[in-house]
Amino acid sequence: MATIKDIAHRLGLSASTVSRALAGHERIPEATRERILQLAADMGYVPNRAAQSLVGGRSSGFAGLVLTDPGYGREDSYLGEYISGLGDGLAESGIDLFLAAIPEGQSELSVIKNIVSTRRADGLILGRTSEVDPRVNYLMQAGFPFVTHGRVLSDALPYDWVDTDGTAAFGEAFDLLYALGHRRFALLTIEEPMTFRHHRTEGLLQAMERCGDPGLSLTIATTPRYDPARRMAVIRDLLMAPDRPTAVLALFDGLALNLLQIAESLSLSVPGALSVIGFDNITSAALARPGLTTFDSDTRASARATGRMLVERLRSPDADQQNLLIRPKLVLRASHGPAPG
Amino acid sequence: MATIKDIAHRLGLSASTVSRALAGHERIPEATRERILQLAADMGYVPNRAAQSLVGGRSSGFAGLVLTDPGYGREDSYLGEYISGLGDGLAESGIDLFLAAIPEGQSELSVIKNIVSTRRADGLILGRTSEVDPRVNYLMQAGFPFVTHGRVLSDALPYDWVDTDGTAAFGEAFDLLYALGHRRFALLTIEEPMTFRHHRTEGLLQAMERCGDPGLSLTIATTPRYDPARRMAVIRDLLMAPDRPTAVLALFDGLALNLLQIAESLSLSVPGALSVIGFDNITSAALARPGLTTFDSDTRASARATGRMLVERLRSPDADQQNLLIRPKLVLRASHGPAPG
DNA sequence: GCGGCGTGCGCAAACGTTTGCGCAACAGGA
DNA sequence: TCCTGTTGCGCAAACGTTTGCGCACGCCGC
Repeated sequence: MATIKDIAHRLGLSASTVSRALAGHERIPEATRERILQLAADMGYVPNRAAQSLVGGRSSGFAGLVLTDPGYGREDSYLGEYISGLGDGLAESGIDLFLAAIPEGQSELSVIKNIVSTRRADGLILGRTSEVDPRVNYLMQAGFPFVTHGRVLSDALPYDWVDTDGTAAFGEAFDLLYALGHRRFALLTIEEPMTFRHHRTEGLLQAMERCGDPGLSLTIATTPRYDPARRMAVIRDLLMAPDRPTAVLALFDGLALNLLQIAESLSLSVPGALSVIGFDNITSAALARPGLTTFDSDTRASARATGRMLVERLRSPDADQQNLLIRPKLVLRASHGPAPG
Repeated sequence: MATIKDIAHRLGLSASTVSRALAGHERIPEATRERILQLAADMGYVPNRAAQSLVGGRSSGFAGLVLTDPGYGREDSYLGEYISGLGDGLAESGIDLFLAAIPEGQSELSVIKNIVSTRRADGLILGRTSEVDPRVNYLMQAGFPFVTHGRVLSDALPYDWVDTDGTAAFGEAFDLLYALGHRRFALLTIEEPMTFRHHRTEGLLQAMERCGDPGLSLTIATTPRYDPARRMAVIRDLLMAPDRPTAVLALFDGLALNLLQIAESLSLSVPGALSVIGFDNITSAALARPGLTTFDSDTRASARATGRMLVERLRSPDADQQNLLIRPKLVLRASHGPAPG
């Protein structure tokens, strides 16, 4: 492997000059710079990251992604797509992606702290943001570059994020179902205070308020996270209630699919007796019977955007925050229809 | 961050001694070693990888995974599970996973060569092995540590791999279907010479030969990779042939699902007129109608094993090769049944 | 002719670790 | 007493890069 010294030697210069030329410093005349760049390219010079990293604790050349809980993305293609997208977004700038798993008995935050203090990565990507996220707080206070996919609730925090517009989506879903005659609504949601839960819920509530129809009703069914049996029980209760809703918005496709399953077991026709709309458009949504109407948030594209955003942040640490709110597209399938009766 | 020097200073020793003690060298008395280890733990010492990496080109602390073609794992949860599993297997030993995407216009092999020469990773993990795999040849000749998930065809090459036993599985599938009265078989396969194709095919052929029934027939339908339309056409031709098979083994679930879809469009009842068995047990397999009978290869577990195997290889570079052949479990669902007639 | 300034570049230290070489002290054998 | 070996440890170089400091030279203005 060619080093800076090799280049310097071949050109009769010193390593310092070569280093400065490559870094685009001033006080190096353009002509010299040209020669150096040319030779560097010819010799296939690629800087030794370890050395760079050693000198200033800078530039490991890695962006880090901490793999959260084991179950995350396991059921569908989410994680795979997300990672591919991130890889794309970063690769364009020669940054590699590094994944940290959480060892037994450690917390995600401790893993993050470790990465920050050892500088194993130049920047981090955070997924699954919750309304109040200690990771975001820590990283901001540490002044460590990061981008989140999803937001925290407080708009006051200036950091970079990419998110999908769940508010708009759930508003759109409501409007669609309302126009189809539905009046008794349910929201199938989760216990955890994830920010996306907040925004999607808000979207639905706001749309209902905008609508102003006094005949509207809304049931909120909250399912636990780690207990599939209880989750199913909650859904069953919802569907067997006397004032059963005719339209259900599920916080994400996994829930919607569960609901479809139970509806079938109860011989509840979808969309005849019940309309269901999900969110995410996971692979299985298309395969379900009936095909699930849902929102496509194009995981891959937003992951790519996230990667690129981090690249820009690393390039200019003091630039203003960047935020990108992606409007998901409604995918009309067969799980929604006119209200019964 | 505490450094070796800090420890040395506090103990009135030199950095050399501390380094040797931590590395478990001989000629450092046990008592001294104890003291050093103790203090290192107290101070929360963690070695600076960049420095380690710099000195000998050794130990970047990363295992590399090259993300192959963009479509890989996109349709299902495979990549996500695989990565989670790998992360687990590696995290136990404090090794992080580094993902390299393939930049536009570069080949996977060139990316690998780059990693090897820059030592960005200590070892590599290879997926999607083909019968003759240039990556394996290159890495063996370069003497670079790696583990493959899947094998190459030649048994003569001493390297570490984890694989699922497709031969046994397809034999088992045949036996099951034969016992159900099926005689006209088809194998739905792909053009690419992946090693798993070879083994699964062999499994079927061997089982047929073992069986020895002269009334057996086998059609092999080969589908192209990048052309969904032609893939569908091939499957359609298979199902519309006059001597249509009554039992189809699909090389993997994706193909089986395609087949299910076409069977439905042809009003061919599954499993009434046609039995189908897949391989992999992707999430969608359970959701398909009818539920797809398939083999579960526990991606996550084999990925974890792969990670651990690489860890051991890195620890003892000269140990004998390790190979692990995992027997996938048959998941009985509703896509198979007695032969018609 | 001199002071001052800008330009182009090199010297050397520093980052944290590993490792070959070697030194001092001591033990054991003859 | 001297020689030889062993034990316990330190010195210093090396890995490749960045960067503060400063030197030498030429030019300009006075």
